Order: sequence, then structure tokens, then C-alpha cells
Amino acid sequence: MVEISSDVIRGYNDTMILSILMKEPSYGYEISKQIKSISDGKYIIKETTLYSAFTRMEKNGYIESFVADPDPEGNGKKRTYYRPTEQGKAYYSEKCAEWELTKEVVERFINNKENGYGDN
Amino acid sequence: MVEISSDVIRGYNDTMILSILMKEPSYGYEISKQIKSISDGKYIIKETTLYSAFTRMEKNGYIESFVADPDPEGNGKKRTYYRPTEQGKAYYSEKCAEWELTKEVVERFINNKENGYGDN
DNA sequence: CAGATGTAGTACGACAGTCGTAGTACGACA
DNA sequence: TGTCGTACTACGACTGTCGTACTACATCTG
Repeated sequence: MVEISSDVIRGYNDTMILSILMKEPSYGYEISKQIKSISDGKYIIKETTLYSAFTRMEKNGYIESFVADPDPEGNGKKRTYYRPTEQGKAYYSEKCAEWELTKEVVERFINNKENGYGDN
Repeated sequence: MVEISSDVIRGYNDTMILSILMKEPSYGYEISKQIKSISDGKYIIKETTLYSAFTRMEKNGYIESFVADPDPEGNGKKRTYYRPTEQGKAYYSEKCAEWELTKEVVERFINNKENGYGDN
């Protein structure tokens, strides 16, 4: 299977994480599993990358954290959940717009069928 | 105008450079102008980024360089031209395939209209 | 003819984001 | 009791990009 290297997707880690948090607050382990399943296993984010993204985005004011129990009865180990701030939502919208633009521009290079693959 | 940040496109610099070199051998200054014009000024690659990409790709065997005069009469300052190697062409094809995949995967996150932008 | 602008780079250190490795700690299951 | 899964944290290495600065030749302008 073709997999996505972190080098090509690195610019979208924060955006992908935010897109998951836009639906509902979540935590590290769950998000990593979601990224894997949404991408059909084609992209697996490293734990260290994910947790350092949390730290960075919280510092930048895009997300905020809270500690909560996994179930309402208070059983199980507490987890650190994250949710987007208003600023984070705005940032997400910007990144979505930037994605549309990036996609268009990259395709002007990539899908250039007159490239002359065969000659030379 | 919305511009593309280097963080989001950084995974595609090498591929964009290669796509230009697939058409015909070229050199730094010319490539930077082409990237600017093809992207309608939405992405301007920094000189240092471009030249360090040349060094890296040549070291990795994806491109090879040769020095030539700007015109057949031998006038003007000599330039360092680059052309893709066979390995570089194969690498370019791989990156094109990876782009298709990345695009599809990123869109699963980005274009998620059921994201609930409004709630919460 | 001098000086500005354009062309075509090189050098170098800083910085950010990712990664590999390792370790902690709790709970569930067998 | 031990292994597996969950849920992290710490730390140093590495890579690619960037800011700044500098060189050098050519061409254009006053």
C-alpha cells in the first residue's frame, strides 16, 4: 500500500487535529486512532508529533485542555481532553481556505500532463 | 490576496522543482521566477530554500548539474543548470502518486461539511 | 561614466516540527 | 502474575526553511 510520508502531510497535522476537535473534544490516543481510521491507515501520526502539536496549539491559543474522567461514574484513568478556542476555529477556517489554494497551485505543477515524461 | 505559507507547501518544493526540470533543464533564478508565475504569485520560494533543495536533490541522485552559457555564442555569465536523473524521474512519479493520495486523505478532514462549524 | 537595478548565486547560523527512543503508570484480561 | 492496551511525558537528533549578508557580473539610466 502507498502510504503518506510525514514530509508531505506535515503542513496539515494541526488542521487535521483541529478538524477532529471541531466535532467534539477529544484526547491524544483517540485522535491518533481517528486519524488512522479516517485515512484508512494511510497516515499514522506519531505520538510525539501529536502531543507536541497539542502543546504548541495550546500555547498559540488555538485549543484549550481540561482533564476529565472517561465515563460519567468517574471510573478509569483521567484523560486530558482538548477543544478548539474561538481563535482556533478561525485558524481552522483559514487553513481550510489555504488548503483549497494550495491544492490548486500544486496541481498546476503535478498534473501537468504536457510534462513530456517520455522525451529527453 | 491569500498566500500559501511555506509550512503547508514545504512537502512539495522538491516535486515542484522536479516538475519544471522535467520539461527542460533549468537553473535557480529561472525556476524561482517560474514558480512565482505558475502560482500567480501565490507562492514565492525563497532563494536559500531553492538552492539548498538543489544541493540535497543532487546529493540524493535526483538531479544532476552542468554549467553552461546563457546563449550559444558564449556571451554572458555562466549558469548552473540542473536536469533530472532517471532516479529523479522515478521519484517524481512517486511523488505525483503520493500527492493524489494526500489530497484525498486531507480532503476527508478538510471538506467535512458535517463538522458543526456553528455549534458549541 | 557612475550608480542603480537585475541576474545568479554562496555562506552561515537560527529555528520549528518531526522522530526515535525510552520510560511511567494504570487497567483489563487470561 | 504477566502481558497487552491505554494514555501519556521527556529528551536529544535531524531535516528543511528562513533571515541576513555578501559576492560578482551585466545592463540600463541619467
